[in-house]
Amino acid sequence: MSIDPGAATPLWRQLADILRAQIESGELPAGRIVPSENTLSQQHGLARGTVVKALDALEREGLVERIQGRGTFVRRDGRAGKE
Amino acid sequence: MSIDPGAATPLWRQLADILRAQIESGELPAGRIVPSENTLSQQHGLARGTVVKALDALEREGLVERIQGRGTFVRRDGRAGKE
DNA sequence: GAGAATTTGTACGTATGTATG
DNA sequence: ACATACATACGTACAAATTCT
Repeated sequence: MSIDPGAATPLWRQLADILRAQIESGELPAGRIVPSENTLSQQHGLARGTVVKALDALEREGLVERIQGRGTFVRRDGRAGKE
Repeated sequence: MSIDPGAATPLWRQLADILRAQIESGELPAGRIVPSENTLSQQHGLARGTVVKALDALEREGLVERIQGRGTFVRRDGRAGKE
């Protein structure tokens, strides 16, 4: 799975989808994760702002939790927030 | 009500709070509204990105609806989305 | 405790694309 | 064709919180 700049889907959503898939598949286990924003931006060739937007989306979905100074973590059941 | 750059509250949240208050007070009636992103950014002395973040927050709260090419509108009951 | 390094948070500015009127 | 308005994406800078040395 990788980013396709030519696709109709926005880049930030493509990244969010990739990370969501990795979480749901267990590749990114509950507890902690998601390489830092800088790492993600380098790995996928995206601006940091774009990475942030993807992570914000995942946080709103309740999949991850972002903590300033620490990092971004996968929530334990993958849906702790709501719904 | 105006923006205070020195406050602890982020600028985008201050703007969102101002707009929310205007909506709930009826100053911004249901139907249509919110001066354009450009207008808001000039009126409050904020970057457009900051205005967008405020409007995104209000949209997530279900207070407004943003339509590309048209504008940002106040939702009818002020809480149509969720909860 | 001091200081550096890391990581997320906020804010700015700019450019281009897409949709509407 | 043109103007307006939101959408996406880039790059930069500094602040704030945490962790490590």
